[in-house]
Amino acid sequence: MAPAVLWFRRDLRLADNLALVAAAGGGGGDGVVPLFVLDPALWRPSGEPRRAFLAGCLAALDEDLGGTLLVRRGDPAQEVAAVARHHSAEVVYVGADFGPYGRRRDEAVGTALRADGRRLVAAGSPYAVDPGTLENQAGQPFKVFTPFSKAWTAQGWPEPAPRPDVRFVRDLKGDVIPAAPTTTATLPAAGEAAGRLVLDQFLDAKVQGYAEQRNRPDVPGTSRLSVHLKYGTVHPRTVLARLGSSRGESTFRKELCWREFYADVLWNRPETSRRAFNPAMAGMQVDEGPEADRRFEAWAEGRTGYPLVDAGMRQLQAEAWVHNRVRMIVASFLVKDLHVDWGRGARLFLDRLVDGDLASNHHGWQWVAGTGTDAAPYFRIFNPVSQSRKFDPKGIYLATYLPELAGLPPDDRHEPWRARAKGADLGDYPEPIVDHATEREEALRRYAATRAN
DNA sequence: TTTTGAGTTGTTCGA
DNA sequence: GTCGAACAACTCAAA
Repeated sequence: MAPAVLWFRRDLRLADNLALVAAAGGGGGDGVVPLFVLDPALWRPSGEPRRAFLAGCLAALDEDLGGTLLVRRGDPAQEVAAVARHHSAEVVYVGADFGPYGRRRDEAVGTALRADGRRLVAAGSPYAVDPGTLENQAGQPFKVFTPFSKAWTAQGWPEPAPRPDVRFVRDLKGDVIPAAPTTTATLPAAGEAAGRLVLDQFLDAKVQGYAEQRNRPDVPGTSRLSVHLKYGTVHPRTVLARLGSSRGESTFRKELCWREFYADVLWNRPETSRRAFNPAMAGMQVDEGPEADRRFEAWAEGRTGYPLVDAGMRQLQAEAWVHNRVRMIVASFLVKDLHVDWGRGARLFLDRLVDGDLASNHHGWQWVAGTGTDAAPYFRIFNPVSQSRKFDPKGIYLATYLPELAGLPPDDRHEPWRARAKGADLGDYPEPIVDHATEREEALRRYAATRAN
């Protein structure tokens, strides 16, 4: 008998891993060959935080596998086929990938394997309910979150799968596990054990207050699980099995459902990673050219003169992560105050975030921009000052990321231009690059013009 | 087929 | 300071 190959992608764990369970059952009696392929199409000179986290996950996985993880660098179709051929493995097991690139890649790998008389078998996915599974009574994909969430809950999901007892084998020489690229951001600990710890801490200390605390960037009230869900060091099934029915737990379950909703939307409409989900909104007037570029740069560097926006963008640089509410606020500012196309902001987020996920990121941006599913009403425009006062009342988050403002009395941090007018020294902290009230009116005008067409 | 109810996350204004 | 209404109309989902 021949061993089975288990090709890891974004499921870098051994617990609750359906592809591993399937590999153990199919040929795994003769061992499982754990493989990871460094795909040059994904391992590019950008997205340093994500690559650094991935490198950490691979090192941790290799350790959990007793040093047997086989890493190969190259085209997945060639590398996977070569490894399967070497081991005479009939089947290569994977967790399904539902992203636009992953679909094409897996198609090519499956073709290469079949040409060799072998098969690519998908078992499980990064989701509790696979994208493309749920449809409304008309047989169509859902376009609105709430009906989707009802169907999602009704569909249910299996209990977490126990880790099977298999022998991992490796006799091929591979490439070394890549070193983490240098990044100035302080990143979370990588790997399955780190993910389990984050989940334990969330359930022990934070989930009961989650419904209220999750909106507060000044307190650690969110789960911090996004990066682990992205790389599969924690599976949502594992999380869902541990959630009860309290208010905080129900609120968090809904957030997990949003992740699955957006994955489903992207599966059904893969072109929406580049284009508006709602074509009627694609014609919105956006600013381009040197002045728009300067404003985009100021936004990206955290130098807009609006403290909550700048604090968010500097948190992005410092930690490769931003609190969810602040993500909405900085996104709203770029799209509605600076009138820049949502795609530019979405791409920058994906490049800089350690938890950057195409479906959640781009559809979150589309929601803010009003081009997506359940689009925000056009008149819903975040006021960066009132959001700051409401969700960071003592200016603690502002002071953490904006040292120029840390010396101000807490209340003055929300509107530093007032403190400066009174003579306070803010160093080189900029004046607001635009006037929010003016740009809000401009955004409303553009939405009205789009609707009229 | 037609109808009905509903739709993540907000802001402003005026009483 | 607090509260409710207005902001517009459209699409989706389901009965």
